[in-house]
Amino acid sequence: MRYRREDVVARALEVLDDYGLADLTMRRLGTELGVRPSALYHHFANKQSLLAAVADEILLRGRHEPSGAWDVRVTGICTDLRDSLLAYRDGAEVVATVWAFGLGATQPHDDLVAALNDGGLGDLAPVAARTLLHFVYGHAVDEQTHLQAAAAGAIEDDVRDTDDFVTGLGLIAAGISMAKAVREASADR
Amino acid sequence: MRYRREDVVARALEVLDDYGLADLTMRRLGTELGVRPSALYHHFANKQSLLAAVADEILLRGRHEPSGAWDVRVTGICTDLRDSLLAYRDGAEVVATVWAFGLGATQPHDDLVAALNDGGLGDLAPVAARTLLHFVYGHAVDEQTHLQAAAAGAIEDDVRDTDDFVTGLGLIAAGISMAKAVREASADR
DNA sequence: TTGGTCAGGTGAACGGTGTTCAGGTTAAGG
DNA sequence: CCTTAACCTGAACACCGTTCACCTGACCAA
Repeated sequence: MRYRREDVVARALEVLDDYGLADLTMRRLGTELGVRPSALYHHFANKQSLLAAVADEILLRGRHEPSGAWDVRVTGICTDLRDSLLAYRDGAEVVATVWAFGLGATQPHDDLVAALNDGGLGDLAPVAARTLLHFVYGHAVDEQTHLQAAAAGAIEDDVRDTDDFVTGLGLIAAGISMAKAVREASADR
Repeated sequence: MRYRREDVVARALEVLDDYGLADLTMRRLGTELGVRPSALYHHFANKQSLLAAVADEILLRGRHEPSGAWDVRVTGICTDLRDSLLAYRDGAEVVATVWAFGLGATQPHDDLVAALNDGGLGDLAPVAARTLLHFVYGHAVDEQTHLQAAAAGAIEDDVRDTDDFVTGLGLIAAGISMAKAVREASADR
């Protein structure tokens, strides 16, 4: 059995979801494919590249084309992103890391900047986009960490996190619309 | 030469600042102290505990007692926290990880919740505190990552990041004060 | 049909990692 | 002085990512 790049990514995603990021090792993935670890280096230069491809695949599978007014689009992108991250075990950690290292996972950022530009945020758009991303990634990583800690031990309320996400996102959204108002008031002058 | 727990933490902080988190290994730290790696396990149960102590030390060294009105206190805690994280190489990554895993670094969170409670945020205080922390940690990690990438290669503008931090923080602060206003309006009814 | 090409895979090694554990050593206190 | 407890050694264990010379089999042009 010979594999292509996309086959390896798909299998890596299964290993990630079944055993977690800590167990997504080149040896483990190789074993899962019935192949020596060194064979994986014919498809990816290193493990980071593999993870970058995994992150992009996670985002691709959960992607919804943004639509609607700019502000509902902004919150829509964020909630869809959160859903994508939570769809796979340790998905948030993987995507956040890849994005932080600048190796991929640029789609959410680009979508947010586009929506914010349509909203007339101007040069505030990049800052606002990154602020939103920091929140979504941070919250999702937290949620997934505690969710995994709860899997072995105490039972946590799972609904609380969704409420927290919505209100936290609302907080930032309110700040953005206020900044937009200030910006337009000074432009009228 | 025999060491105490705090000696090991202090030396670990030096190793971190001089060589980065990736090179802060039990063997490296042991060598630096003139001691076998196994000796470190008489002071810490595992590496995570060591890192937790390092994170707390970073926060302790940069700590300013919060004072003033609740809103200036909130932004003050955040900017002081950022300064603490940036004071040591990879400091943001270390503290953020320790906090995410719930192993320590709780001081900033506690201070923020206290300040927000004084501001009358009520049950919104915890959500707002975590939202602020996600931003500060995310931004600081980003900044430190790019700063280290710039150290080997292209020259980046360093002032940009501080401006970004201030405006991003202002965005969230605006959202919080708006939420407070809404909250008080509905309480008057 | 033949022969060459090359993506994909092998097997073994290299230098690292965190961690454990039985036993030795040293400083401090009654 | 002697005991006790804290500290440390030395060696091992089971992993990790990565490299490299070599093999193999499918495909395609002549």
